[in-house]
Amino acid sequence: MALGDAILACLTERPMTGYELAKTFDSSIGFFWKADHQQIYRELSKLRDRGYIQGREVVQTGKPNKLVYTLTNEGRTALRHWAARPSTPASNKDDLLVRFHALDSVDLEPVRADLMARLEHHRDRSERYERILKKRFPDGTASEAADIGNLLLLKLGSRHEQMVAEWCEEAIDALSGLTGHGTTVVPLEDGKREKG
Amino acid sequence: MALGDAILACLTERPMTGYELAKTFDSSIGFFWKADHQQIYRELSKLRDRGYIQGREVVQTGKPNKLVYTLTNEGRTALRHWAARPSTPASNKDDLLVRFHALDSVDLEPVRADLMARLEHHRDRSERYERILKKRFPDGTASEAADIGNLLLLKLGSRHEQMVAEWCEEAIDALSGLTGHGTTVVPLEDGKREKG
DNA sequence: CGACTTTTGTCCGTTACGGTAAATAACGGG
DNA sequence: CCCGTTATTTACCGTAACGGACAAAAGTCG
Repeated sequence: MALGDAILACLTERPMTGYELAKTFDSSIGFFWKADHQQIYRELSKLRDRGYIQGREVVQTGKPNKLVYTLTNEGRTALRHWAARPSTPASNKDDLLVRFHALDSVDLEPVRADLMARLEHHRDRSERYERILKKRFPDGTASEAADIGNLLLLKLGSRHEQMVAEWCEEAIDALSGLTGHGTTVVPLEDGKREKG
Repeated sequence: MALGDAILACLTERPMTGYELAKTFDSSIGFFWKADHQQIYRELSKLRDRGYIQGREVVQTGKPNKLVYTLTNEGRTALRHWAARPSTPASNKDDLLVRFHALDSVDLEPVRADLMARLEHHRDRSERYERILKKRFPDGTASEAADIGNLLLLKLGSRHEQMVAEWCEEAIDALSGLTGHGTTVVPLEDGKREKG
């Protein structure tokens, strides 16, 4: 259970509903952990079954009632125990990079298109990180533990995106150099026989 | 299927056995894609069933016979088709980073220990990348597609490890600043009740 | 009335991960 | 001679994760 722990970690900040968590996993913590709403609700059920979180129903008018989840002491303890175990380095697993490993066996256009999309994506993220950094830590320092954690996270994110964005530019350059001019025509010798 | 495609990508270089692939996934391509031998053998069966690869048994004396897998034309085509589809940006999913999101709710010692281990790990990798780079591309350039792909891969890997290693140092610094001196003692109020 | 949003779920199928184990056979150390 | 390691492939099993489709309930907006 790792997604579960990520959820627990989120709930240390404040009690949240599944819906809110799903939103959170789409932004802040979502920058380094993706999870859709089904996953989150499923995981919430499990966490509740284990007594790590507690749901409090909030009656709403105009909207369905919502379930605000709060960490229990057991949950806090579980999180601490989990956090005390050595972490696994986590592999990257990037489709795009696999393509580069077989660059001479794939068509270059899509790779290039992908790179352009990535470049934009990483630039975008980089800017978002920078914006948040400037807003939350104008002087680039923090003193409380929670803040320090987030500052470091933001710095890492920012640098990562920056670095990858630069790499994308370089890669695009290198690929264009491969063909000299805009469009490549890779001879599809066995392309005729299409695919079984 | 993504692991399958990673395997196909590996096999574009040369025919390999499952055992060799497992080794490969423990080094070169393994730098950005982890897979153990069970996964690989399972995936190889699937790929064979689909006709993407072809196994040739090599009788050995002294060792069990081995199955050398070769890409079929169908496999090549499948790889190319897969590579032509836009890639998914791939989320990082790092345990350690989750901890930083809840830094005030976890014990710092293990986090610090983790960081030290990571620092070593990333430095190690960084050096490995650099060594390979110097060896394979002494002048930092490449002309053939396959080489360019690997050059770019190595550059990305190297920079990534470098960057993360530096971040680890910074994080260790920041954490030590948190407590002023070597060892922190976080009061474990509910640690007594152990865990249900 | 119908479409859309908010909120909370369920069901189902696939992919992936990873531990344990086993068969087979040589080679090398104590 | 037993044991551990290397090389090689494979099976079984459980859990984690992913993600599409669907539903239900209550408001709002057009």
